[in-house]
Amino acid sequence: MEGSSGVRKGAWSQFEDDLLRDCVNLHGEGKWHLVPQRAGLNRCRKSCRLRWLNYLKPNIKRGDFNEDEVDLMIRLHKLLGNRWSLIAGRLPGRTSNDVKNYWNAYMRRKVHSHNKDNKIKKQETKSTVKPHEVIKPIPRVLTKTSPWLQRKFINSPKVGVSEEGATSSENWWETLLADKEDNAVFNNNNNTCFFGGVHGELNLWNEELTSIDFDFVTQGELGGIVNFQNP
DNA sequence: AAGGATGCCAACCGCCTCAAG
DNA sequence: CCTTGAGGCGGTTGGCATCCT
Repeated sequence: MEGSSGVRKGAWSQFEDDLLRDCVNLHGEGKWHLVPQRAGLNRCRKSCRLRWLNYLKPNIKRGDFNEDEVDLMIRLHKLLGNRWSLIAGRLPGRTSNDVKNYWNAYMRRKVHSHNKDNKIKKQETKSTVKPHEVIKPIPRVLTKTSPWLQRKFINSPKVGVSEEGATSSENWWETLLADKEDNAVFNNNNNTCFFGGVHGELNLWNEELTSIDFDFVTQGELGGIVNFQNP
């Protein structure tokens, strides 16, 4: 099976897997454009990268998602939307493809069962169903004097541990979404939202965002305006 | 038992971002 | 600044397995 450009497509053979694994073990991840040549594979760079990330990479977890993983996935999806790579990043051993596939299957099942339920409910009473609300990261502008920027965590790249030590990297997910609704103040006029802290300071999704890897934040997910690097 | 329907998963495609020249 | 190419992402598809009628 070959594409128009002469590169092989379709399912990977055991032999190809071995070649790719050896190549990555030898040269490391990255430089995917060199991988087909190095490994002696008649595959495009993207295909090699995908095969490695989704299948060959060590520590990839196979099999069903457990209850905790599903719960976390649902919470993260509510927070992030279809940002599969970000969600997968918080599910050790799971790939974005896994998460995406699982979610699609999960949603199909949900819709299916929902339709079933609806048929039954319709016979009983008229029900109003709220569509699933996805909370997406919202761009915001922070001034230099913003209290949020004054906080200590600005200088620490890993912010799983807050000043008060209330949120650790181990249990950050336990509080995910726990109090956002309570403290959220949305401003629909300029697409900003803030979250009030205990002492009245701007806590800006304290539990959630400070728990999510900061490279996520600095990559512009919150507007790309905030620079967390030291000058 | 047969064949159509459905589910699942690996892989592909097209687009976007970013850095280098 | 513009162009180009690599890396990365999310959406979609194809094919195999399983289930259902």
